[in-house]
Amino acid sequence: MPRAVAERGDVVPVLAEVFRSHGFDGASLAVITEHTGLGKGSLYNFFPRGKDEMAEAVLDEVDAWFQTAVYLPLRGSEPATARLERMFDEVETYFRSGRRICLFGAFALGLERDRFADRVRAYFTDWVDSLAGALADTGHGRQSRPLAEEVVAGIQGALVLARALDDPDSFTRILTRLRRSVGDPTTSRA
Amino acid sequence: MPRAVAERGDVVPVLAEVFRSHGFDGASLAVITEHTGLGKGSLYNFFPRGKDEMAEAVLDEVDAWFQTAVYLPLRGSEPATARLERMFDEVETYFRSGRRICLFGAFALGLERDRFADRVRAYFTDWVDSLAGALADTGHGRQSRPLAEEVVAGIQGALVLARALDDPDSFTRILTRLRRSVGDPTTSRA
DNA sequence: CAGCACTTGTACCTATCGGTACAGTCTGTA
DNA sequence: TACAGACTGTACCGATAGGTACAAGTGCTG
Repeated sequence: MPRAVAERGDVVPVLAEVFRSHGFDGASLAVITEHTGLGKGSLYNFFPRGKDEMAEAVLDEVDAWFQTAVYLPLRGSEPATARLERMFDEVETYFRSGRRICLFGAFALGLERDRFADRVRAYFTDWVDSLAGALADTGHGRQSRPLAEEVVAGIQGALVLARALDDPDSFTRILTRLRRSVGDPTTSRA
Repeated sequence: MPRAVAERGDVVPVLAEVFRSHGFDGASLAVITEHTGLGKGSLYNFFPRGKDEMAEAVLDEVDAWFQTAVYLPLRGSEPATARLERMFDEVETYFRSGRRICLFGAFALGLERDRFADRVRAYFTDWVDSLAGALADTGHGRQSRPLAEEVVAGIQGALVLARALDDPDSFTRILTRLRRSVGDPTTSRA
């Protein structure tokens, strides 16, 4: 049997796109085989526990990306306003200006939530926590945490709306407004 | 065969809860039969086109509810601020303070979007449109439409977050902030 | 009470699901 | 070059999916 070029690490991003476009249930092994070019043999060699393990690997990779590209910088030592700007920039790029879905968000709404509840919760708590810290540094005081919740929810909702309306621009518009809402603490009502 | 008590109209709300708790794919006919008490014979008698028709009936009913309880009042003749308050009240009640999912939002993120794209888009455009109108009446001017988008997205995102964190209170907190953000046009930056 | 349209449970269909078994094949190491 | 272990395609498994067919039953109308 000819050996496939891919390693396990190379497969995970492909799996991510498959889960994004087909959902967890919709991503049958046939579909996964087709998109990855790997047969069941290879897939179960890389992911012995099957689809669950594939999804876990995908979520772990996405989470790791957000940790390094978003959460860690949010807690960094740069000026707080720059950290916030950076978060919005990274988020806008990652979600392809609204053309790409957040797997954690999708899993939260679907019944996959039960299966991956810990990972889903961790992803969002980390986001809210790190963002709240940066907001506190810009002087939002007691409003930092609720404002962080509002912003994270706003981003997730913007993804829902952009996809529902099939209008990626609405994602960008909403993100622009969210940027401004964290910019000036004096407009953050108590 | 004993005749079941239910009529088609009585089944739709049950179907809605089944789709909410199991998703569209996850709601197998076995599950539907179990929750509705109706066998395949009855189900296909009421919904000849099967699951697709069931989902359409559910979406239509939810949409109709929002039309009468939310969108129509938003366009009404009451004072604009009262109309906005009413929207938030109805939304908070309908979504059980974050314990209940928005089927349209869930369908938008899942691949059910493709199948029900028209209904999903209509639901959100109606919401944004009617809300933008009310916001214009409270003096938000050119910011009415983008603000309406932000609010609708905020509500949807709040549902995602509440479910992800398994914390319905976060939904209520975010809604409270959104209420305030539409209250005072002077804080709506241009 | 006869007839009829509407309901309903059951049996059955094919397709596909996730997963397993395993015999082959390749490649790094000695 | 020989062996070990990682890799891969294929055949196969039981379970279940959505959907169809239909006979049996029900209650309204005349």
